[in-house]
Amino acid sequence: MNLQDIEAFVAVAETGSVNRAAVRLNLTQPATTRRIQNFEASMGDAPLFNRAVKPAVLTSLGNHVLEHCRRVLTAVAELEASTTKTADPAGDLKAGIAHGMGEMVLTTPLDALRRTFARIRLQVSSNWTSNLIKEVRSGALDCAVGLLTDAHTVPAGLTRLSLGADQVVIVAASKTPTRRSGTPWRLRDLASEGWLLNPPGCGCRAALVKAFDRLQLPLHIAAGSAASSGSAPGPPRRSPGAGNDSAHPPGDGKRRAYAACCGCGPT
DNA sequence: GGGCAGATGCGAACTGTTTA
DNA sequence: TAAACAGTTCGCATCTGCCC
Repeated sequence: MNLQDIEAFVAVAETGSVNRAAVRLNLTQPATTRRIQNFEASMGDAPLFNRAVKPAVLTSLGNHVLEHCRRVLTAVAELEASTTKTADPAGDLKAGIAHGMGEMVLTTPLDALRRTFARIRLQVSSNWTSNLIKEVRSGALDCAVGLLTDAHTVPAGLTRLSLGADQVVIVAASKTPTRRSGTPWRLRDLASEGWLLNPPGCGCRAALVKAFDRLQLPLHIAAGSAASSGSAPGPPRRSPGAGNDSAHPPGDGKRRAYAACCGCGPT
């Protein structure tokens, strides 16, 4: 019996899946399976999981052992903390960055983090914010920097820290009448426009719909931009034709508005 | 019957021990 | 001290069996 086997057992029990446990442990599924097998063998081949069902579930003995294992891991963590209390944080830090935030996060803040905590090994990946939240929840990531709108929810158990606010820029065709200098645009002014939005599920889209609903204004959707692979919406097209959907080809004289969004992902 | 999660076979890499 | 060997752990590829 060793600590790694115990960690694997607890990970499988807590995630309910060997695959998810493997992600949390930074191992492959076969390696995780073998750790569980080793652990069961060290317990005298005691059946800790009922494998007759899929996914496997803990047996009553497994539940009993799980409580002991958690106490063991807690004790080990306390022991480690007692010896490293005065030292800088060290080890692997798996961080996720929302699509579109790379330039903002991967330069100065990350350099500062590396300089401040030299013993931390950073592993950075990029994804949609909603997927990042899932990965943090599953343990695949330690933390993530994302774009959250009012339409996003952060699951219980996760800590949310606001780093700042960003503006969603609405781009309209040049033929849209201009406002007098200094007079701000209001959503009411754009209610008659046709909107080009990311597909349903996009956080910015949901927030816009919510804002229109609040004002009891109609939202005319001219077209939704094509999503990338999967259900996650892609960022706004930056091709020369961006903002021009097939329903209203360039130069047709019809006014249109465009809500830009990059990185928030499905809610 | 297909999809998916878990189990297994096999080889590679790493680590610890033994011996010259 | 260095080479040889054994044991351990891992990942890739593939198989098995459950669930929908």
